[in-house]
Formats: sequence, structure tokens, C-alpha cells
Amino acid sequence: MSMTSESEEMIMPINGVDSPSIDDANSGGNVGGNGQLKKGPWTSAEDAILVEYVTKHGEGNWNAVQKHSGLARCGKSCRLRWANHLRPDLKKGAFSPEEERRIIELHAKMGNKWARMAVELPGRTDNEIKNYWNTRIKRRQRAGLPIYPPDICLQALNENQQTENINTFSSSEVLHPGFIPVTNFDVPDFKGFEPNQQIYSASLLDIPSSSLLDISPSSLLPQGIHSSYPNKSLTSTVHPPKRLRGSEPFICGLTNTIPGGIQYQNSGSSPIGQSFVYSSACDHNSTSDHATLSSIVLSGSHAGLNGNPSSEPNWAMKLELPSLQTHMGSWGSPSPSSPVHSPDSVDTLIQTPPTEHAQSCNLSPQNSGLLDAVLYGAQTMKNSKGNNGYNHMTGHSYLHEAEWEAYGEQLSPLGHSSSSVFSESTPNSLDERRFADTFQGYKIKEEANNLAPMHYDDKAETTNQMIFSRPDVLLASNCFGPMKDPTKDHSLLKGAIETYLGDELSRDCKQMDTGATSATQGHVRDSCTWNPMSTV
DNA sequence: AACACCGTCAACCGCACGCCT
DNA sequence: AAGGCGTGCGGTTGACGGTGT
Repeated sequence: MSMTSESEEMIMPINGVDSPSIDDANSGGNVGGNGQLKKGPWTSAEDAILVEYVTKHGEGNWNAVQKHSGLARCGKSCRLRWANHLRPDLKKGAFSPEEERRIIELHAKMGNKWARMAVELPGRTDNEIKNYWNTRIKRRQRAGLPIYPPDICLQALNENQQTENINTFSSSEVLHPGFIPVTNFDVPDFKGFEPNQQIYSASLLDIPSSSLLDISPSSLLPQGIHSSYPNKSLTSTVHPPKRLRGSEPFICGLTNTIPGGIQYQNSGSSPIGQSFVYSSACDHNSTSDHATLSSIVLSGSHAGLNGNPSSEPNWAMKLELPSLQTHMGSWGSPSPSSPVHSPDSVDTLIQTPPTEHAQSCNLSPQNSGLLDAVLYGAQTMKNSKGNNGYNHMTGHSYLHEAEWEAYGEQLSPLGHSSSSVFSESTPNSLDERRFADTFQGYKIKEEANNLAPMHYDDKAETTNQMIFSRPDVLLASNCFGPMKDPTKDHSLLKGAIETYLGDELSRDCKQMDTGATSATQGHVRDSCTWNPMSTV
């Protein structure tokens, strides 16, 4: 909607664009005669009054505006009007590409923290950003495109990982030589998910992989949880929000809405810890090399989290699209074995139907697409070995937003939904494979690049990190659910991973199998070694 | 021309937090 | 400590305009 500037409104009070129905400040159906406050669009006259008042008295004390200026608006409304439209430092007009890019990055980091994002974008309001994002989300959803470009996802993932490492070290008091503190970003939280969207991890993706992993024995204890994921350390140091709302969790999905309404941070009680114990049991006797593998089980065991295998965690119910939430409708994309999606159904695109793979391993239908992604990724990787198509990244970002958008545009329905791209052609279409290859290749390289400075000399460990910080893999873990048959499940996944990464990982997977089996017995052993970062 | 659909935007609402008394 | 008040934040809604049928 074209919003004229406040000055314009003041100069041209007539026929204000944003005052379609009322031009008289005191007319209009929403204002009552008995001192009732007016609602609805602001008129130019009202704007003028407000501007004058604020100019004279400054911001704040908004209730006084109504009292002293005669405006029939509540304080909140005045504040909102001023903040979103009348403030002199507002930047009007469409977002620039740079701003758009920034918004995406910020959302990947922060989730729906519009106000904090606005701080990072001078002249822009939280409302503006929120509207933009929601519009963008809808557009991409409709097109079946991922919300975040891969490079941004990975960037955020890496940052998350680094931040976790900080917390890991702080909690374990073990400093990694190559550790580089990253403190000025806030980890997004995962308040929830939209019911019609795949959970690809909105929460889990955002959960720093190692934060899931680096659960030391102490961290399983109430105080340990606190020490491991101190909120304060996550608060932006650059633009500290005036106030952090209740949910500024570190472990996004888990922190905010542990099933059953348990707040992670204040959970002194055992359920969380038990959840971790149970859900990550798979690797509890394993070495750090396999810690990452545990994340699969951990993130996958909703059952472990709420003790009810059939119940869906709260956080899965509503999608905030927090950081790194990927709409695997595109990323994971329909696997070759997946049914072809209807081009006109984004939901079906996003929620990949269960595949034979999924069904074969007691997979949660909601998450089967993830395993699909893994399996298909493995297949793709296998097929594309020797194909350097995805190895061309030279810098930090493999796909820049422009490229990504361009890519998206290819997929977008200017008549073609992304699903149509996948469905119009054969499941093995070049585009589809290219898409998968692109991301996979990027991921591996990216992870390797970022972990290398961390002195991850152990190749295998690095490999594990690479894999399991992968959103889709993390999420694919969901398919394991209650872990009725860990061996079977792991072998299935292992196969995919072996193909995916080769022998190095295979070796680790073998070890993991052992660990997983014993770990499902629910014993936490040496959690110090559990933390991959603490094992130097 | 009429209608339906969709995207965009402004505004509202409920809730939560911090401060003050 | 408890309650009131002011403020900020995020989700949602409704109006409007553009576009397609």
C-alpha cells in the first residue's frame, strides 16, 4: 500500500491514501461520543496532532498524548502510529535487495524477532519487516520454495555451531584452541510451527547440532542446563534488545516449548534431562566421534521428549519458520521414490508423503520426507560422484541470494510452481538432481571450511559434523521415533550415509550402531566425551 | 462490467515485561 | 511481595487495490 509520508499527509491532508474511509479525525464509526477511543485508519489531521505533540513533548508517555492533545486514540495506537509512520527517520519505500538479503539473514538467526531485526535495519519498522517476511513466506510457500537460501541456512548453522561451542566450552571449561567467540547474534527460537508445514526442524534445524550433542552430565542436570545454555551469553552485544521476551531460548525448539509446557531454562526437573538421556541415548556410550550421530536420535525422538511416542511436540504444531527451517519441499525435494506432487499443492509439496523407506522403518509420516531427503541425497551423491557441478563454490556463499532467487524463479510459478518443476519433469530430472547436488555439495564444503579452523583434525569427526549438522539429516532423525529397532533404523540410515559420505562415516556408523543399541537402555555414561568439542 | 482471488499494508489485540508505588 | 501502569512485541485481522476470469 502506498503510504504517503507524514509530511505529505500534513501538507496534503485531503484524501489521504491511508485514510480511505475517514478524513475527519473525529468522525468515523469507531469513535464513540462518550470519550471512547477511535479505531481504524488514521487521518491526516490526527497525524498532524500527533506529530505536533511528539515534536513538542518527545516520545513516550503515550497515554498522555490522548489526554493532552485531544486525540481520540489510545496510547498504544499513538505509539504505533508514530513508530511505524510518523517517525522522521523512517525509510519509506520498498526494501532494497540488500535489505531483503539482510532480513533473510536476520530471520535465519533470530526467527520472528521483528523488533530486533528492525534494530539491524535502520529506518525500517518491525511491522514492515514482519509484513515483508510474511508475504515472502507465503510466496515461497506457494511456490514450494525453501524459505532460506542454502548459503544463509548454512551460515546460520555455522554461527549457531560456533555459538554452541562457546557455550559448550563455558560449561565444560574446556577451551578449544581454535575457538573463535561469536557472541553477537541471537539464536532464533522456535515457538512453533504452522501445522501444515513440515517440521523439518524448524526447531531442530535451528537447534545447533552440537547443542544437542554437547549435553554433559551436568547439563542434564538442572543447573547444568542453565550453565550450558545461558541466555545472557546469547544476547546480542551489538544491539541489545531493550527487553528480552520470555522466550529467548538458546536451544530453540527444545528450550521454548518442551512438550508438556516445560520451559527448558527453568526446568529444574528431570523431564528434560530424561528426555535428553533417552532420546540421545543412542550414543551415550560412544565417543565424541559419534556424538553427532546422537543428535539424530535426539532430535528424532519426540517420544523421548514427551514420553508419548504418538504425541506431537508442541513445537511441531506451529511453524515460526525460525532459523534454518527448511522447507524440504524444495530442499529435500521429492525423492525419486516419492510420489509426484501435485503442482497446485504446496502443502503436499512441503509435506513429503511417506515413502517406502520411511514406512520401512517406523518412520513418522510427518518426517518421512527428511529421510527421503537423506536417502535421496545419498543416491544423488552416489550418482554424482565425479560430478563437480556442486564443487564450484569458492567463497563463503555458494548460492548468493540473487542466484538463489533466480533459481527460485526458475521454480516459481510464473505459471510453474516449484513443484511443477519437479513434477513436470521426471523425478530424476536434471533440475531436481542439480538442486540436491548443489546443496549437498555446498554443505559439505561449507562445513569443512568452517570446521577446519576449529582444529578438527579428526577427519571422521569432521565428517560427522558435516553430516549431522545438516538440517535434513538432523531432521531425518525424526523418523527414528521411539527407536523400536535402533539397529534396523541405524542400518538404514547408515546405508544412506555411507553412500552419502563414504567409508569414513561408515566406520563411525558401525561404532554408532553399537553405541545406539546400548544407549537405548537409557544410561548416561561419560557425557564429557559426549561433547564432541570437548574432546580435543 | 462484475466477480473472485490474491497481495500488501496498516492497525488492532493480547500478552509479557519492567518499573514504580 | 503484590498490583498498577506504561511500554514493547508478535500474531492476526481487515481494508484496499491489482489482476485474472
